[in-house]
Amino acid sequence: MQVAERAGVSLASTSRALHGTGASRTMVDRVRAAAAELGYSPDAIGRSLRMKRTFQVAFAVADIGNPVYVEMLTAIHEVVAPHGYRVVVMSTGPTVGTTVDLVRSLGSGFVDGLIVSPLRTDDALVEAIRQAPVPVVVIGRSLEKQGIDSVSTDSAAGLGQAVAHLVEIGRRRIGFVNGPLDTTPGAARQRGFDAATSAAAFAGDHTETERADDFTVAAGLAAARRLLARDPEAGPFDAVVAANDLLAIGVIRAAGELGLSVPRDLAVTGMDDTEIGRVFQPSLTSVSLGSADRGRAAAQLVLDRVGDAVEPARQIAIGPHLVVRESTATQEKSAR
Amino acid sequence: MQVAERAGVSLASTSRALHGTGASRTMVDRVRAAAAELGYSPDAIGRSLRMKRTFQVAFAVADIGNPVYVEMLTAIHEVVAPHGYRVVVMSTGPTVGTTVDLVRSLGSGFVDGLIVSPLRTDDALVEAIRQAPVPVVVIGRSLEKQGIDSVSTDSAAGLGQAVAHLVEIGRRRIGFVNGPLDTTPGAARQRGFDAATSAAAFAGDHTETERADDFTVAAGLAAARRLLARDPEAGPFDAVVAANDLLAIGVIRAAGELGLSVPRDLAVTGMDDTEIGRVFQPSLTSVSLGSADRGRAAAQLVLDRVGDAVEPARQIAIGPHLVVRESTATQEKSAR
DNA sequence: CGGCACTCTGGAAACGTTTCCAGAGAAGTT
DNA sequence: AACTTCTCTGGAAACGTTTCCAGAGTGCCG
Repeated sequence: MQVAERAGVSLASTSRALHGTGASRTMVDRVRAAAAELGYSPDAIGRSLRMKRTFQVAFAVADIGNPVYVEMLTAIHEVVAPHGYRVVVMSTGPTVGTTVDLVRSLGSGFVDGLIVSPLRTDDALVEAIRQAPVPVVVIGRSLEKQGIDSVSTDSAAGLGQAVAHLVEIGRRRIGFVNGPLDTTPGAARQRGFDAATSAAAFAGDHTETERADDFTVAAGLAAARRLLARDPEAGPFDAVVAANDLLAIGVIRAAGELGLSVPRDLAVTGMDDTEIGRVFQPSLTSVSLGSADRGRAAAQLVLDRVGDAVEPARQIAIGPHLVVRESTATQEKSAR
Repeated sequence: MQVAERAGVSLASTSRALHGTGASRTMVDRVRAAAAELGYSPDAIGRSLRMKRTFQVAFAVADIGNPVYVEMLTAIHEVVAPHGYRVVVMSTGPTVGTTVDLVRSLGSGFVDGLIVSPLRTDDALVEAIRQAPVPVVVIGRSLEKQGIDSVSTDSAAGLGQAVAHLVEIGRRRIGFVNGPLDTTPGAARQRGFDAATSAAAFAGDHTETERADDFTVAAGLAAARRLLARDPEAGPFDAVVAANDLLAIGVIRAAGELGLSVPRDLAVTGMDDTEIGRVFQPSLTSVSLGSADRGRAAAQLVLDRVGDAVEPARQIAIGPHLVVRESTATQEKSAR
């Protein structure tokens, strides 16, 4: 700031002039001129120290390469940037332990809030989040009882929609390729599949689940090979529900290897409604979980919190909805 | 820090003890114990103010949704995180003007360095970067003459590799779907295509270029429709080079609409070697520009600079290399 | 014309670190 | 035993801002 004393006024006045609060016209003009002349812009660190605000929020996920998280990141950035906030990208690491470390590190106050989407959650993490010195919003499962702000989606219900759709187009022998069961999404989607296929209204003949090692195309391919090789007595599978668009693509590739046509011989559904699924051939029927919407909602929640602490923890639920595309088209049309 | 005076020692000693520099064992133990008891972790802002280091680097691109940039981001994070650095994601905005603003905003010192990959560059931007108060590394074209650290790749040569490959597998009528010419990559790739197809060694019959509005699948689809509709007298195109994997996917979709089989009727190459191209059906022959490598190199460059200013500007070039996959396979094998 | 309210300005403190400096004590050397 | 060297500690300054507080000047009202 000493530089801006070129205007011949005090630091206090300089600060006021640059913020336009309680300074005279002439003062403002003078300081602005001096600042422009020197190409001065106020130091973010000094400002943060004084204001106890970093104007930064962190977004932490296990794998930033996953398109779902990229969509969230984009949405978060869009929401907070106009408020002068920056986004810091962090990695939760693979285990829940490193996630806890991350939350604890918030104590050093390098961000004003955190949006985190943990693959796995345990009591220690919940406790750490509750103790956190800055607002934390969890994207994933609802943590209402724990008193933590969260943005969730009913992916179990979403899976139900996929199953219902397949039944509706006449598929009866439905396989399920899920990811690891010890993850939050894996567990929820298994619940959804089991519920949908054991419901009284379920009109399918046969169902079976195969578990992929993670939520990638390669794992989906391997799992689908195993699943399709099983070939139940009731007859070959005529549909596969995948827990994820990437897994679904793996399934389609496995079908190709066996000479099966999608969707004629095998209808396939994904989940997350990602760009990659939209442009794939055949384009993927997928359950949208509103990734961008969830990102936006979480960002808004964090912003509200740093503004001032509204008392009760808030929950926002984004409804899943099915988007039908070529991979479950009833008559094979332009789907090559 | 006053909290850690619970140990009954001075601030100075506390700081030393926590950093393990020049403090006695007993002092260290005592302070560590007190710190652990209070769950204290040093304030990042105070520390930054004093040390004139934020331990943050920014990564700025036009569109963080682009898989290439995601790969770079991941690589950058991997390199800098072990050094205690955080990554701030920023948007350059669509125009070169907003990019200049971004670079200027570095004056407020919220970050120790910037990695930027601008779609377009002009003199004002070069000048702003040269004046920047913190190290800036440009990913894109080489800025050696301008005295700016940069990580580049010879995408023109990469395009040449794609053309050479197509000629080698016997394709003679080659179309080119490029993105906007006023972007750095668009211009370079056009140069590459023109050079490759006008070279004495070029054995093709006919070439033609169609320009997409941007580097997306939708734009590639539209451009490919136009291109393939042109159908030169020499005979229909038997290969298309796309400036980008996303454009290439658009081309394949357009081919599908016309009932053309890829690669039998039409061989297609992309560029960037993205995940989406790898898992697509048919998997995409693509020129890798080493996105992750470029990210890593840029991160290392920035880290070196903040360490201490090595004098001359440095240039790192990552060689392009072709990865052949199904979309140009000579005999249609397992390609579905 | 005196007092009061109001607007504007400058001084100073505070935010939480790190590091320079000096001093105290211990240990080693002649 | 005296001096030097070394290790360790505490005081204090500095980083750059914002904001509280008090004071100065001006205008308005009685």
